[in-house]
Amino acid sequence: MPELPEVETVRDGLARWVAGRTVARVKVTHPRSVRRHLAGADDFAARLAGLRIEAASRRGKYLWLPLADPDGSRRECVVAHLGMSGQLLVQPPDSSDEKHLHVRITFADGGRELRFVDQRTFGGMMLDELVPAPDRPIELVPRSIAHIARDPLDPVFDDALWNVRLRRRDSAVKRALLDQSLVSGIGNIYADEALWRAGLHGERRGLTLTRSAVTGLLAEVRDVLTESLGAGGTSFDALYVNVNGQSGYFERSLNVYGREGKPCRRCGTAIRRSAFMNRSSYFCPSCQRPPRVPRNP
DNA sequence: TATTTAACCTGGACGC
DNA sequence: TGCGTCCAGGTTAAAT
Repeated sequence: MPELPEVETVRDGLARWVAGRTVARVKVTHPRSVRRHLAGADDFAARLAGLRIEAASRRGKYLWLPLADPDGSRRECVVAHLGMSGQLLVQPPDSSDEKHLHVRITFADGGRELRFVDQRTFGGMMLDELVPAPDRPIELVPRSIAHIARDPLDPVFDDALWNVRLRRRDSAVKRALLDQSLVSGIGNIYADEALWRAGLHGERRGLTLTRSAVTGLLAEVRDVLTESLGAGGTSFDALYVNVNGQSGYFERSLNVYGREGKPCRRCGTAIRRSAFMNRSSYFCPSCQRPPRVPRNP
């Protein structure tokens, strides 16, 4: 599933293959993929045609492509989110269509086209206005994602603020890791991996954690995200690939996620799986002691 | 206000 | 073979 390392891998590919090129034509074949563009698919296609893509940017799991400003009035961008199964592929124009191809963007140079492919259609694209970031006005972010927190690999990420906000929460620490308005880019896989590395059970409440535990958890989050990024991300199936259709290979480095019943790589205890927030949580019952008085998370 | 839950969506795996 | 059920999970509106 695309979390920060996977999305950053895609962003890097977009920067290489798409930045600097001018859009010729946009064809939306599945309107749900542009549902967040409230003016509709035709408006999305018409407004994007003829504009030059300047760069490829990312915050957390969101991508955006800043567009050259045609008249100087305002700055716009294409915002994209991969959801659970979205792919942004850079393909030769004559290659066959993917089964779940929903948006096709062709370029004025006649070269490789950009395709948005999405089996489960949780992802999507939209046009949006760039506005000054609330915490750093010199930086521009899409208006629709200005509420998304910075991610742990962002040089401007505020470690002290993270520590205070997490330790104020009367809520499970895993829930906090998945809250994109607190820290972005982390999904179910890397939340479980970072908690295992930190020796913390995901149902521990923020209020009960020490300052050093929270600082240590952030360090583990950074480590696992950085290592996965170096491996091109995690691909369980064909649903996550980079812009050239290649899988990442971090799956083999996962310590708990998807390893139910297998021995913990630290102590040998069988990894357990439990339901949490309508999804699965994997943990080592020895290394990650559950809270003594479990409350409804 | 802070926190939690449900809904959205598709296709693969599995049991009968 | 075919059918029904479960599962995967990021985001957000609605509920508590």
